[in-house]
Amino acid sequence: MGTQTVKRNETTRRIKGAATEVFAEAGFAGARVDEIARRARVNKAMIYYHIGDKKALYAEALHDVFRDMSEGMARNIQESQTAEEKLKRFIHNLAETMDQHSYLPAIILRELASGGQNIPAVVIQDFTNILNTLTKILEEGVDQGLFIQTTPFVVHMMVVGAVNFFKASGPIRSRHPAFPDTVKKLGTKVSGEIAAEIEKLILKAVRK
Amino acid sequence: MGTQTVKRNETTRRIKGAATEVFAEAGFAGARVDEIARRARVNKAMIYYHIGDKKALYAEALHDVFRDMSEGMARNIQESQTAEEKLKRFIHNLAETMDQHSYLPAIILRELASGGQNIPAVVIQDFTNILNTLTKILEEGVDQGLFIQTTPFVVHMMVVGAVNFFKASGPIRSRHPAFPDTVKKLGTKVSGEIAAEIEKLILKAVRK
Amino acid sequence: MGTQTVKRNETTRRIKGAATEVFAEAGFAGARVDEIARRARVNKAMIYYHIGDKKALYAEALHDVFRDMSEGMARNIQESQTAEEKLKRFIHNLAETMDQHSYLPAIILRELASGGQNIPAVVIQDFTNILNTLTKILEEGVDQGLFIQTTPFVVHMMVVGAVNFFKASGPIRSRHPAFPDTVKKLGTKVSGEIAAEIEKLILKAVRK
Amino acid sequence: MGTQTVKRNETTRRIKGAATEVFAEAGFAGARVDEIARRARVNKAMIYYHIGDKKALYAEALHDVFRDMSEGMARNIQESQTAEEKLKRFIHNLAETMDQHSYLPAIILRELASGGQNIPAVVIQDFTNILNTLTKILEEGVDQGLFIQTTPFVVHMMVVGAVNFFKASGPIRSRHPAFPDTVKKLGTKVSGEIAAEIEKLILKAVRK
DNA sequence: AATGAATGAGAGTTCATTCAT
DNA sequence: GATGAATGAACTCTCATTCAT
Repeated sequence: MGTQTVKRNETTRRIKGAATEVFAEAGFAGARVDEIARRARVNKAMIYYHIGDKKALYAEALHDVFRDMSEGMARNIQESQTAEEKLKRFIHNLAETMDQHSYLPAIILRELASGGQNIPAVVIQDFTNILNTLTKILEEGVDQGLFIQTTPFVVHMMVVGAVNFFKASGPIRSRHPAFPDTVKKLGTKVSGEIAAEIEKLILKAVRK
Repeated sequence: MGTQTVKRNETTRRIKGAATEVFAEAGFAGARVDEIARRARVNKAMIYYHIGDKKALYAEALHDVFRDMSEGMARNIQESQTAEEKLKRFIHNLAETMDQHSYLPAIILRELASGGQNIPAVVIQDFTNILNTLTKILEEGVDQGLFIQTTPFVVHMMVVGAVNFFKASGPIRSRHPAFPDTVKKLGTKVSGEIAAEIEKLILKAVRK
Repeated sequence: MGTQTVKRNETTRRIKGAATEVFAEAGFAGARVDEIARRARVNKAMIYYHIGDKKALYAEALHDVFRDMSEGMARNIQESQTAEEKLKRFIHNLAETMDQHSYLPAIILRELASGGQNIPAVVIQDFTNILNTLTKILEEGVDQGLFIQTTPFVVHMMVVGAVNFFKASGPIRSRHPAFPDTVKKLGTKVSGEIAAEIEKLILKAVRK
Repeated sequence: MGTQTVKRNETTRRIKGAATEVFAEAGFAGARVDEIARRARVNKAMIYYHIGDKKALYAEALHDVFRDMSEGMARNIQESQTAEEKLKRFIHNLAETMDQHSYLPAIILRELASGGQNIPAVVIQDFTNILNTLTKILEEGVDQGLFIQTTPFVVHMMVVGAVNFFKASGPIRSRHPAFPDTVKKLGTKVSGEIAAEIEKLILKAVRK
């Protein structure tokens, strides 16, 4: 039975992994169940046996991914003391997450674009958790006399928007000659220099 | 013959309008040619007769949309003098464009998500034009001793990312109870207060 | 437009005809939409275009068939005077209908077997109409002092059961050597001698 | 080893029982092997191990059922003396069998409807045995000067048709409001009053 | 230009059957 | 004997595209 369970876990893991990839590349409607099965090296019927139909598969894959993200984020922030330090951590953690799971920006963008029609409630929770984390940091900063008064949600949009747009625009930037060299030189990694620049700008914007 | 041409124009206009709507709502793969024909009140075969296949239709619709956008942007910026004034204009113009053509954010997000596979080169040009506009404003500001040194592309991502994320997240925010009231009160319009907040933050970030 | 309509009618007619055949042979679950399309010499998608899904197709086919049956029955009975004459007509008309539409017994048997799960209400009406017709004949006979008191529904089951069982058992009888020659000689036609025998027995049973 | 055999018997018995149920409800094509396994509380692969594929399972189930039926019938008839008494026994025995094994009418109807494609030869034998039993009774009656000359097969169809139609139509009658109350009051049991009515009519029909 | 009908290539899903343990 | 997992061939239904009129 132990073996069975291992096998099952291994199979569902492969399925969800492949699903995440394909959904990120093609979106829900564009994704093909055949393609997911192919990449998971699994018979297509196994997807229905282990998980369910395409919608259920999408929900499962999203949930896995965003749970990881919000949990990692929360864990990371707690380690620092000052609001400024926390804000920096927030930005860098976000950037690193997106570099490590490079399919995430595409999924996020697509879900926003479709008005979140396919997002399970549980994933929305993950989003608001992240938003709340940032909001608290900013309020803390205000209380400590370090930050100016802002609309936290707008700051959130700036940070998250910048990171995701940067990541998601990578392929276009590198493929199209129309983009200037200064842009091309930036590469596709967001953690590191880009995150540092975002950090610099955001901190300058909110600091008293 | 004049009548014919008028009729033709009217028909293609209706088709492209409907296509823009449907593509914005459902994405390329999710859009149905039948649905586009229905909304355009046109026989499905007419789409193929006047415009071509689904891909061609998508390209046409995108082109119309982004040409308008970049033209409007360019026209607007030139009117102001100082770099700071121009930067404000840039932000507000972008916000207004997105409010007026509310399908744009969804399309932009989706195209980014798919690595711009369907974007015609001409549209990429429109994008880089906008980027260049902002870059020049920022350089101008530096030259005039008003702005600090920044990576213009990152500033661009912050502005464009914030505006588009704000707009695109509207439906999710208003639908889901998980979002706090302070967020819900922001509404779905980006021009006006939201744009003012973005302007405030961006200017504070880049100002010397 | 006249031509279009003719074409449409012709196509839907062929589809329903083929559907009736295939459903009669294989039942709802056993019928294949591909097979129906093949026999109707029609592209499979046309079935969905003109009529709808498999269930809708089944309902349509059944309705066509049973409406014809009950209408023909009612029309035929009215022409005769005495209860005895009407009862004879009833039996013979039933027999002839089943000979002319030889797929009917199979469909009736199958629907009974499945508890009428797929029968549209409208078809049930057709059934009760026929039952009422027979009931009235028997009551009339009692009133006129010609028939004994009976349970009309049981008489109905005997007549309808006999005719349908005879017809439906035709293929088995002629295929299997185990049936005695006296049975094989009866053939597969129910109108004619078989109906006459049923008539003889039923009349002897109910006559005073 | 004895235990093994008992276990085996128990398992195959459960499988066949479940199969009979499911085939009666849904027919061959509509029946799901998964469902049969579920109802038999048995792993699906066990069905293949113990019995064979779906067709073999169907044949086995049918055979069990009809062997019981024909054996019980034969046993019962022999006990009586006069042709009239035997004919009564025949009818009542048939009715009781159908009440006790209420899945039988559905199976019989379906097999007739499909032209007996799945009936094993051995089951056909059972059928003809029953038919021969009735035929002999009727001939005996003629020889003894009690019955008129009839076509025994037609009498057979009347009896068997009436009983099976009555039983099989039970669910439809009780479910649909279109049936008159006099019909609804008859209930779903065929042995007892309904059988008595059939007996009365058949005897009146064949008696000299 | 316009229309309704037609086509064919998939897409998602189900299911009988088999395998490995 | 028994189990959960796996397989592959259908099957229903959809959709972009084209045809005939």
